[in-house]
Amino acid sequence: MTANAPTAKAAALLRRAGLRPTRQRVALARLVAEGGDRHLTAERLHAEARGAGVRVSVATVYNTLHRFVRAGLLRELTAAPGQTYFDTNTAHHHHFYDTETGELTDIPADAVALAAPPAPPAGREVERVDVVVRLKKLEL
Amino acid sequence: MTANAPTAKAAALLRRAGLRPTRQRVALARLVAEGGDRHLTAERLHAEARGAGVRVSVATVYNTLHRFVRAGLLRELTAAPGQTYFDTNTAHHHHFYDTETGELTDIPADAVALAAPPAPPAGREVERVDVVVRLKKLEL
DNA sequence: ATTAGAATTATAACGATTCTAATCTGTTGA
DNA sequence: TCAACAGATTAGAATCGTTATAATTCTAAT
Repeated sequence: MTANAPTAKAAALLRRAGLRPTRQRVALARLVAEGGDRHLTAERLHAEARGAGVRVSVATVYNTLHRFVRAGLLRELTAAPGQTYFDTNTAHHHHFYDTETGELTDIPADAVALAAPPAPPAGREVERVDVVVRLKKLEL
Repeated sequence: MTANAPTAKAAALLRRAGLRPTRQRVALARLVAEGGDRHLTAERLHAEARGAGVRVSVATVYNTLHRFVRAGLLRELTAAPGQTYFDTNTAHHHHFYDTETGELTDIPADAVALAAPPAPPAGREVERVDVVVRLKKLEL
C-alpha cells in the first residue's frame, strides 16, 4: 500500500503555504479542497470533520480557517451579521445573498462592471471590492 | 417658555413613521438626526444617550434601531463580522471599509457604475446592491 | 381618571468567536 | 535515532454583540 495520495497532496499544499501539515490541517484542507466551490462556516466544517471521523476542536477549526485565509487558500466573506463565511473560490467574484435563507451564490467578476471609485484616503490602498446583491422574496 | 422645538420635530417625525413618540425614541431620534451622516453602532448610540442624560436600556436601543430601519429612517449595514452599523444616510450609496480601523466612509452611488448582474433566481428580486471597497495599509 | 395595548426594563440567555494555559506533535540537528 | 524546542492542539472558560423573557411602566384613547 502506497501513501494516501489525496493526503500527500494536501500536505504538500500546506507545506507550500508555509503551514505545518498536522493531522488536523491536512484533514481540513482535504475537506475544503474536495468540497468544490462553496461558502463554508466554521461550524459546518467542524461538523464535516467530525462526521468524517477527524478529531478536531472548534478552536482549531477557527485557527486553521484563518491561517488558510492568510495563506490565500480561502477568502473570508461578510454578508450577514453574526456569520462569517469562508469562500473556497479565491478568484475575484461577487455574491448574491438571499436574505430569506442566508444562502450565498457566486456572481462572476465580469458580470459586474465597476467604474473607478474615488481614490482611497492617504496611506491606504484598495484591498478588494466586494459586491453583494441582496435578494428578497419577490413581491407581486 | 414654549415647547422644545427639536423634541417636537422628532416626535412629529416618529408619528409620521407610525411610531409612538416615547421619551426614549424621541431622544434617540434626536441623537440620530442631529449627528449628521454617520455609521452608528448600537453600543455607540447607547453611550451617547447615557452621556446626554437619557435613561435607556441596551435592549431599547436595539429595538429602536430596528424599528427605525423598518421605518426607513436608517439603513442597516454589514461590512465586518460581529458589528452591525446603522447608516443615517438612507440614500443609495456605497462604502469604503478600512480594515485597519474598522472605519466606514461613504462613496456616492454614481461613483460606482454597475453593469446588470445576472438575473436573480426564481421567486427572488434584488433588494439592493451593496458595494464595499475594502482598504488596507499602503504597502511600499 | 380608567384602561388596554404598546414600550421599556433588568436580567438571563444566546450563538459565534476568541482566549487561556496545559498538553501534545512535528521538525530539526546531534 | 531521538532529544528538545517551537509550534499546534485542546477543553473549557470567557467575551462579544445581540435577542428573548416576563414583569413593570408608560401612552393614548376613552
